[in-house]
Amino acid sequence: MAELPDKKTAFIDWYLAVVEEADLSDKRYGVKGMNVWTRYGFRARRNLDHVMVREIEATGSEAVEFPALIPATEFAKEKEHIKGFDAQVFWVTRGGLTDLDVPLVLRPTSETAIYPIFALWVRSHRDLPLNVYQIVNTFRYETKTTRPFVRVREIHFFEEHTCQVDEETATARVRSNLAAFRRMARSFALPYLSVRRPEWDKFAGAHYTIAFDLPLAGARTLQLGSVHHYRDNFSRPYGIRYEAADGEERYVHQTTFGLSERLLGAIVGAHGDARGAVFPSEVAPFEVVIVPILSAASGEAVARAAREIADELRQAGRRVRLDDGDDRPGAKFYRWELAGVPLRLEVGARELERGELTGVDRLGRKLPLARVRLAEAVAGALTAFDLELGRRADAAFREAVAPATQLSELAGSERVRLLGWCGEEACGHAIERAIDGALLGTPEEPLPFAFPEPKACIACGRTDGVRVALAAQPM
RNA sequence: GGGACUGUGGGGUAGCUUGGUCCAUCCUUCGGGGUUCGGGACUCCGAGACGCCAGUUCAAAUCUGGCCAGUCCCA
Repeated sequence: MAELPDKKTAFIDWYLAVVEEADLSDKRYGVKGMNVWTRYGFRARRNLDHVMVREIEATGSEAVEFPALIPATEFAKEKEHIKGFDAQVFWVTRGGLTDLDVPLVLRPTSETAIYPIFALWVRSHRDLPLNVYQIVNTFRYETKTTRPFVRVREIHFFEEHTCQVDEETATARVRSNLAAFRRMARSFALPYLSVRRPEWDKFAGAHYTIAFDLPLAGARTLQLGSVHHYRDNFSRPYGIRYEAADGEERYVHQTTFGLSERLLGAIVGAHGDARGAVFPSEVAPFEVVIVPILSAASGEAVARAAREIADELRQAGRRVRLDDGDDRPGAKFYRWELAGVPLRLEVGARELERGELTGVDRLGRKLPLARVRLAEAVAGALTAFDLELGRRADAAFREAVAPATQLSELAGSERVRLLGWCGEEACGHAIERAIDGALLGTPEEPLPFAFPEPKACIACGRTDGVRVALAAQPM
């Protein structure tokens, strides 16, 4: 098997090779940006979804599912929203042989599908808060180059939509979402920046947008998801009103929280190395792979022991793959490292003799695991693996962000830049031109490391009203 | 939206300029047999491709046009 391209100098090539060779996605389907979920990739996706569902439901949100097609008339009700999405929607204009009177939009996101129904569901303050989410496919007509998981036309999308009694309560919901994402990100071992987007880059129709950005490869960042406060921007056109306790009719304030399969791309991109993917155990399609080391003399006993061990671990709830194929052990090691399995257990004559298995985690750390009470030892090894994976990702994260005080430092920057910004749009665009990227915005949550407080706007030099901002090249 | 380029077995490629020497090269992959098995085994046998449609021509992977798919640059 060929060597992978170098992650540092040829990140995209490396990423595509890992996705392909680890068999996470099959991109040979004949429509741009619409890829096939393979068996292996689907397992990872399901585990990812499981974490999202667990954390959002812990906050009281409930699952729903709305239709994929939206009447053009509903889609057009919120002016900013349609302006933002018009150029990237797929249209259904014909049914059978008949042109439709009202064309249908294939949802690029579901506000306009959900809100007419919210207007029916919400009548009293007793109906609030309304917190629901769905995990569905959404469609966007991407014209740029598509990449598996990262930029696709059919998106595996998690979206929470909520209605709150007022702006303040909606703000609290935003904070709750930020906390939920923090917990999810811990499961994925992903460090990130949570950033309030500048006015010109907020979600179409939002009052404000907070996005999660992951530094990847040089100055490039990947947006992992976003939380939006809509105020009553949508509830007014869609008529989502309630009667308050005092008898007055009021419009709800709304929030949304969106995530996607892009998280899978982020996990591959952030944790992967020269040998391939590295999955945190909660996302890993298989947490453990067992490789029997056979020989003419002990083959039978070893094969039996390997099967017993696999059964035992499965009964303990672990996702286990027993690789009893005909390849030699070395070939299996390479394949499962490429596939990102967190822990490999080697079982051979030596192990049976000692009553101790050879464990090697995906970070290359070797650890002996006693055969008795193996499930406990494996659980411990996986926990230690996740911690170390997180530590390494955190270290890379700190390395990826650096302050800048001169516009000239931004050109060709190999880091995400922390800088001073006066808040003026003109200065924001000057910064974007300088870094050939975007002003991500201002940190919404404290950054996890110390940095010198900027004294002046990097673009105009003004010293009053200066805030910290981040600039990068979003992928 | 504008421009440039590309399309050869499952993956990566040679061949294309100058049509014939190509029932298409090499690596990998896949199926079967045997010997193996503690970091990508060896060996024998076998399988698999010129994106699609039309045109030019005695002859097309190679030239022309359209379509489809993809890549890059610019807006």
